Amino acid sequence: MANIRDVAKRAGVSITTVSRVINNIDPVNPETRLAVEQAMVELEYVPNQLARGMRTRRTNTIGIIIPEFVNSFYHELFQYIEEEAALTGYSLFVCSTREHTDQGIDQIKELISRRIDGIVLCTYRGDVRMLTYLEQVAGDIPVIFLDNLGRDYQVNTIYTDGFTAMEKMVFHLVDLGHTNIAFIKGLEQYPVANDRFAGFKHGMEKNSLAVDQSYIFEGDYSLQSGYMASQYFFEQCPKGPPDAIMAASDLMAIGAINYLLSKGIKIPQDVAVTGYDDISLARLMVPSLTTIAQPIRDIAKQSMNLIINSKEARAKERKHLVLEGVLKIRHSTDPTKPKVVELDLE
Amino acid sequence: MANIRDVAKRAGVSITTVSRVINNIDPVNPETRLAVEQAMVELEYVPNQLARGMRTRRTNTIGIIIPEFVNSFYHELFQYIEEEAALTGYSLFVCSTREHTDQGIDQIKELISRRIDGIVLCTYRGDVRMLTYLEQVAGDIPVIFLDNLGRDYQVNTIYTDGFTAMEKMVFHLVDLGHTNIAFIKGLEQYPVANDRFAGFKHGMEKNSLAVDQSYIFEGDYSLQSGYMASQYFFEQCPKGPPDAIMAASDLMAIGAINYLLSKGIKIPQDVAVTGYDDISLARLMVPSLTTIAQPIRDIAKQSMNLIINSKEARAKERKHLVLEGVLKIRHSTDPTKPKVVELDLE
DNA sequence: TTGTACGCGTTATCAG
DNA sequence: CTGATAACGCGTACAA
Repeated sequence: MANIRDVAKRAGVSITTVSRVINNIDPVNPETRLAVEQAMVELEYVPNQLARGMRTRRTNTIGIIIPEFVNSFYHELFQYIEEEAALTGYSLFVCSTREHTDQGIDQIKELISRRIDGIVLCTYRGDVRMLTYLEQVAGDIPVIFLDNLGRDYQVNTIYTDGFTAMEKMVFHLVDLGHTNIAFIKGLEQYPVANDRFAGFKHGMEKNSLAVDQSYIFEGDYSLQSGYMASQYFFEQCPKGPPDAIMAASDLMAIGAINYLLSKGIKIPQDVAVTGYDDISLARLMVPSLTTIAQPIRDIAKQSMNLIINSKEARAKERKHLVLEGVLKIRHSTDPTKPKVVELDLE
Repeated sequence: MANIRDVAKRAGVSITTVSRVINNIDPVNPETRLAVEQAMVELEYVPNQLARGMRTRRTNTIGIIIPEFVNSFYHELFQYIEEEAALTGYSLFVCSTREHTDQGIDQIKELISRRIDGIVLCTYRGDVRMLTYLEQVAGDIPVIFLDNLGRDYQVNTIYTDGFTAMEKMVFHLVDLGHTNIAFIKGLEQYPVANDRFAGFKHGMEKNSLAVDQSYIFEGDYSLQSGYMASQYFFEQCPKGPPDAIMAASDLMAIGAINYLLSKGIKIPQDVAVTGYDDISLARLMVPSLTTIAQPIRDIAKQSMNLIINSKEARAKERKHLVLEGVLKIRHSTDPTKPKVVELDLE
């Protein structure tokens, strides 16, 4: 594979000149430039980013840590980040998080060893040791958490305000006349789950509605747990079936809907169902799912901004961005909305 | 950030010794080793992979090109590859494919500039210019296509035999007594789509069943097109409704099911439905979906093998692996199977 | 068992 | 406008 020296030789110039052409930073004689460019084409020259990274201490690479979840929200988030990164000239280096906590730390070391320019953590399931390690790393490299992970880590954070969003959702359901609202929450150990649950409770209070324990089901963000939740609500719940079910994630809402459809229970006539995340399936399924859209485009954009700025401004202070979720009203709560969302809609 | 020299100084040895400890290649005095290791911990030393890659011409990195599809099959494939790569000490460098064909080529150049050790292309939608470029690149770096992309490119290929799988599926349906079998195929421009369709036709022939044009619908692998297909079969098809629908992808099958459920049509009593891919949703939805499982674990494993072997053996010959799909019989064709697949099943 | 010295491919600095 | 040269951090002959 040709290197800069080969190009220089072929173009009859010094490597410095070639470098200048590549980075077009200093003025170069047009003719010289042309000769260099031609040489590069002829030799199929591709600059070596390793060498470049050594010199410049920048690799134009973001390390991203994603969970191996079935929940496609994380895949979609990942895609947006990749896209946004590409727009600003960055590429992604990926680590999936694995079972063992030691591995989490190894993953981060792996990223550091590649001298990535920033780390983005996409998960609500942070192991404390790993998070603490990331906090320490944040002294050298910009680190961003894309979820509420509990206590105030000294890193940048960006996430959607689940509390307010869920409150909004309660109001939406109450507007439609629902009063017996059940909630499928996530595991209590996860702050994101609690935010959403707290928002639900607060929304209920504001509407003078009681929160009945028998209308609360703890799921684990999986489709199955959503199924089991609505099965519980409809078959075992002492209060009898609710007239609306709010789930803390789309996946659980879809699981709940699967149960309802299998029993011939009508949505939203018999029971309204809502989700959270607005994964693409929410828009594509039948009935279309009312949910809270996380502003993933924004999350992705702001992540990149944060990384670029922390690099350039050497800004030591951490930013904490809380973005607003958007209520998407669809057929699963509002029968006047199309049962199937059209292709080019939105 | 500490470098190898700092570690050497602190441990009172030469950098060579430190290097030896890191790579534990040559014998090192146990005491010396201990001192070095301690120094590494104290300085929080993390080896610089850029420098290492320059010297060794290996980066332990695989470049992966994935499409920005909604189809979660590709996400799952991606996860398995990541996992398999991690097991063999590799990490993933990601590029999403974008609209413009020039960008496809730029993506590959980007990967080359990072001096990745291999390229894995995960898409059925290869633009010819990009594929041709990859073919050329394959002279220097192992390249693997994970789909049937048409003509015989001089690269490694691994994919599932859609022809035989679909044939198998026809036999399964015929065994259950179905004779009016409709097929939702993919766009004709894609070889993968044609393999599956051809397998369907061949299976029908073998069973002396006519392939009626009005029972063929061309979709685009999207959920929506599956929905439209079954709508067509049940509302407009001149032959009247089929008693089984085979889709060339799970996503289309799920779309078809969405329509059927919304109309109260019973699956599989009124109509059986089958998919292809075995995305996780196929197992999690209600009714559970009969489908062809692509052996993604194998695909991922073999991909890594191929890359490692081409590297080491300098093997110039290309391998073409065709793996077998596995028929997963579930409730959408066989009512004796559980409607909901249990958590720990499989 | 350990150390010295060179080179991997690039950019930054300085001198022309 | 151009060129020579010193880093960047590491691995590895070769020498000791």
